[in-house]
Amino acid sequence: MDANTGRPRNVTLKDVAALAGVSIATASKALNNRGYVHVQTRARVIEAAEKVSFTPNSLAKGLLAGRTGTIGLLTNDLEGRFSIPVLMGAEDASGTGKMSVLLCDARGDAIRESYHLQALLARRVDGLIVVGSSTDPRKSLGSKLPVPVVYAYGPSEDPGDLSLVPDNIAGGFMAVSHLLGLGRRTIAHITGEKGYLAARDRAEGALRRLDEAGLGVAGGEVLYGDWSEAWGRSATSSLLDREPNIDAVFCGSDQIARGALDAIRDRGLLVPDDIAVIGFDDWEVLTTGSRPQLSSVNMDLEALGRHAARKLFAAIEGTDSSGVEKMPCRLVIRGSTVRVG
Amino acid sequence: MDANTGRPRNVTLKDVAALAGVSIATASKALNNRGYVHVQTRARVIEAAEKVSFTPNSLAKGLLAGRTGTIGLLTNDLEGRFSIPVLMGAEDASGTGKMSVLLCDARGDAIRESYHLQALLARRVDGLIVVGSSTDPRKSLGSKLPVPVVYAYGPSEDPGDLSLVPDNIAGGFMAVSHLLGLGRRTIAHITGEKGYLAARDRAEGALRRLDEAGLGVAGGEVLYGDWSEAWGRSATSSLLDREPNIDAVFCGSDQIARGALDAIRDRGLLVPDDIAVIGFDDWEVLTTGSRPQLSSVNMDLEALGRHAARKLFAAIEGTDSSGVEKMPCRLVIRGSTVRVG
DNA sequence: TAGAGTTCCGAAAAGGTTTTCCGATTCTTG
DNA sequence: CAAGAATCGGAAAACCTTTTCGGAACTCTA
Repeated sequence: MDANTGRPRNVTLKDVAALAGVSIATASKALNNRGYVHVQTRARVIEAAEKVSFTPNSLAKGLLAGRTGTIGLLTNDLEGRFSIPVLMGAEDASGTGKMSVLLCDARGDAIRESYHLQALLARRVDGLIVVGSSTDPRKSLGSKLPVPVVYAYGPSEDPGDLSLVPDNIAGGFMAVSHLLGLGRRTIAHITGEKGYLAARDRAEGALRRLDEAGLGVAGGEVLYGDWSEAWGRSATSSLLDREPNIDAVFCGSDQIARGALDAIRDRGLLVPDDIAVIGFDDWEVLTTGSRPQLSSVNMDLEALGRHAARKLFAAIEGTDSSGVEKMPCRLVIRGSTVRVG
Repeated sequence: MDANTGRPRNVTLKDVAALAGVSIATASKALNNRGYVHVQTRARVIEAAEKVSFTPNSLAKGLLAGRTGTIGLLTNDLEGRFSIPVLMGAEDASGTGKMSVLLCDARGDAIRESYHLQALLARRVDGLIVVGSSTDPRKSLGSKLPVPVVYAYGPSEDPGDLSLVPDNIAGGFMAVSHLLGLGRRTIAHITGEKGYLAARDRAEGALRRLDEAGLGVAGGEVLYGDWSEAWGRSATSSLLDREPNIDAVFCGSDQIARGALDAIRDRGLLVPDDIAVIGFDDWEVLTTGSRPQLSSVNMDLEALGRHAARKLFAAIEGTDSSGVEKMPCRLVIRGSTVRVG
């Protein structure tokens, strides 16, 4: 018990050793099953350790081993849409409590990012995962860092770094494949800002699949706008004015898809009977609340996070890789493309 | 450069000292502005440190100082709805890079939580913030921990702990006040599961305010259900069947409110002209996408997080407090209660 | 019984930093 | 010029753990 704070003092190996009547070295060996230590002595030490609930100081261990069992997660993704699944995946990949994660949000500010980076390196993290806020390539942290880095979601500009990104092209391809499989032939694509690589990639995949089917995109072109429900509504509405025979809409995000559903409903048309709608992101709060529930493309960020963590651990062990790896998306089918019940 | 990994070795104070031609002690003093060291010597040391981009090893520092500059954030809140704002607030309160946060998600599993707790204590965090997934009280981590703990969002069962929770009663009160201020008199309340304290508290605040105005809740009772859009739709729909003269609906969550907006729209009624709707949570993706945009009560979790961090830092410094502190909510007015130009 | 082999335990170093203490130099003053 | 004060730099301890190395005690064999 510490006199100043009234809180119990952290117990050290020395305390355990004293209680068990052995030296510090013996206590350490007893607890770690290392070297020769008499079975009775070991039992005595373990009992003593449990009695005072000894927890070895990771700092000291890390200092000695040159490994801290800590990784840094550096993100720019304010609301945590992307970082949290990645964090979860990383935690899964290592086993609970084995590896700890220091989470820093740079909030899109380079200065703040470099401060955080500094702090993480000072804490001697074993490695870093950098999560982007979009799939557009970002500046590399550089190759002269003392620890390995994996870029997740948003890739690094430097091909010498290892980046894991969702395969948006395949995602768009997959969404349109699904619609074609349902017999739809007049398929429009409404998506977000053209400045986003994610938007362009999803469109590319969609167009490629349409092309394979000998079709063009309904409405004559991909409709770029912003990532909002309002855009989804207005784009869908004016699209239906121009092309009343549309039978499917692939939306670049679930928000846009929600807007599309609303606009279609306003016309008195039925989803999916008259028009099938599919979104992108599979953001649960949006997809399961709508009428009907929204089919969507899930980027499986948790799997991406797991993979990122595994790659990072491998790099920490010495076998690092580089280049951009595209991770597959997953189709989640709900009532907006296939009538249920 | 480390021969094994090809990555630069971490540079230590010894390297700096050698480069500057001084002892380790002098180098330390020079860099920390401590003790007597000649101005030229200091300059030489600083130059050397910059040249090799020296970063002091936080582990060593922490080991010595008994302070790591790290806090643990222990959460059960899967999607990070609540933890992320709290994390941001905590980061704000300490200044970027000064304090680092170890984030652990126990996913509602007590075993996992205790593992994480163990790991955090082993890493010698200076303090802990525990974020609940609901405002229902949770088991205390106990008072015999070697570090201070602050409970955020979900309070501890033990009044000896310090808990910071959003003031849901005041939030409900505030929402109804707003509606009354708009001249509405027939106000219904549709909310989530009665098992949630948050739902009961918001209802209590609403009823209290109605009572002050000499009114009862429209429909005769608070409508408990679940936190979904579907419930919002069905509850609103049947409510309008029974009580067609409703002029406002206070919803216990933004999802429920979205459902209410849809149901009202389906009837051909106008929001806010015929019926005003206000939600709770101010979840941006839901409030700004709707037609019209949704007024809501914001729990200001970032402020709560800042406050939690400040309280934690105070406790670390030795002045800890206890009890449950209720943090005020904030009204965010949008088009669903007040028609905008 | 001597020697060899086993089994057990402890002293000490290492990891990187800060801080205290002390010796050494320079400067001031009588 | 000598004594004292002021200024500077370095040695060493401390934080806590793991690991290596060597010493001590014991058992077994010849």
